[in-house]
Amino acid sequence: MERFVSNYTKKVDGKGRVSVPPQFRTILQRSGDDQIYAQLSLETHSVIAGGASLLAQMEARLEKMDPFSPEYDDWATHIYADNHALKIDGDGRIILTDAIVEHAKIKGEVTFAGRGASFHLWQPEAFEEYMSGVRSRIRDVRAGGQLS
Amino acid sequence: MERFVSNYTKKVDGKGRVSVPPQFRTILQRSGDDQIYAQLSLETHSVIAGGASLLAQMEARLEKMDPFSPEYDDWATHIYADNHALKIDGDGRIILTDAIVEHAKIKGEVTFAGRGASFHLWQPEAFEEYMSGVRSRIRDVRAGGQLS
DNA sequence: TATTATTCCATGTTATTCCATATATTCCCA
DNA sequence: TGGGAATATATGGAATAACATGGAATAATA
Repeated sequence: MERFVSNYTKKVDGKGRVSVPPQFRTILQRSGDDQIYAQLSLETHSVIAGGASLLAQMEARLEKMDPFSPEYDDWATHIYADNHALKIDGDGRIILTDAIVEHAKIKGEVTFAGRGASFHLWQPEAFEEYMSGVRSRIRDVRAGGQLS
Repeated sequence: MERFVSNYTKKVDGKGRVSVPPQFRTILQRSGDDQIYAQLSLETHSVIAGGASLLAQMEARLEKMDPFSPEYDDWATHIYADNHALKIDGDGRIILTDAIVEHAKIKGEVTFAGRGASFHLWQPEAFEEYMSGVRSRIRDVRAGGQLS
């Protein structure tokens, strides 16, 4: 399975349109996706996005829960109601919904950040801040060790 | 498995193009790689590079972690978002991304340094400095011992 | 019919591929 | 073992293709 790698920053026009990085677009096309499922993150001001397989993955998690528990209800609601399906148009663009723009505080530019089976959408500066946090936390844990 | 050995310094042209040392290119070709995965190092101003097996190796490490832990999130983010896939063109060249050039402070030349299953990219002088540090640290530890 | 959304198109820009030449390396044979 | 030819590599530039981006036209909706 192809993975979403690297990060790309794109402009958002007045209508909320953004062109999906061609590297990501190609992966989506090859897996037969003509739309992106975008879910508001509960941890950060970012959006978790991917093709149909991402939604399937979240549904698989739902399956493991007791369908009569309140946790199931919450999770199911979050999975579906906090999820925005963004159609990829003929020019390879998507239109960000108001909910996404607000949640991620997007204004003029968005960063698409690879995350393997999915990718995340960030306001560029927020992404940079998040990345420096990630990097320093990893450095702290592996103090001294070399990666390869 | 073939290993990346020795170090080679190559010119970077105005478009950020560098030709991959043929010794390394051959190894990549033989393992079926038509692109290089290049990850920003957290320890130094260098870039860790290799073929698909390098990424697989990092993913294997990810697999062993608890997928719902914050450590997993950090590691996965670093592995994928800090990773740049560089396609090898018909002339055996790659194009360095801005992120790589900035991180490694590359300017006109890059050094490809073998590291066994992977290789590292350095700004030539930074590589030399790093190497003398490496050599003297080893000398200090093994004071007196001969290599072979 | 007014408003909003979607599709279509035009164009400048960027990226990629292709090509040409100079240089280096290898191989072969005298 | 020393040419010398054939092959491979490095490197810059040109040609081509892909992409980004804004706006207009069309369709859908209220």
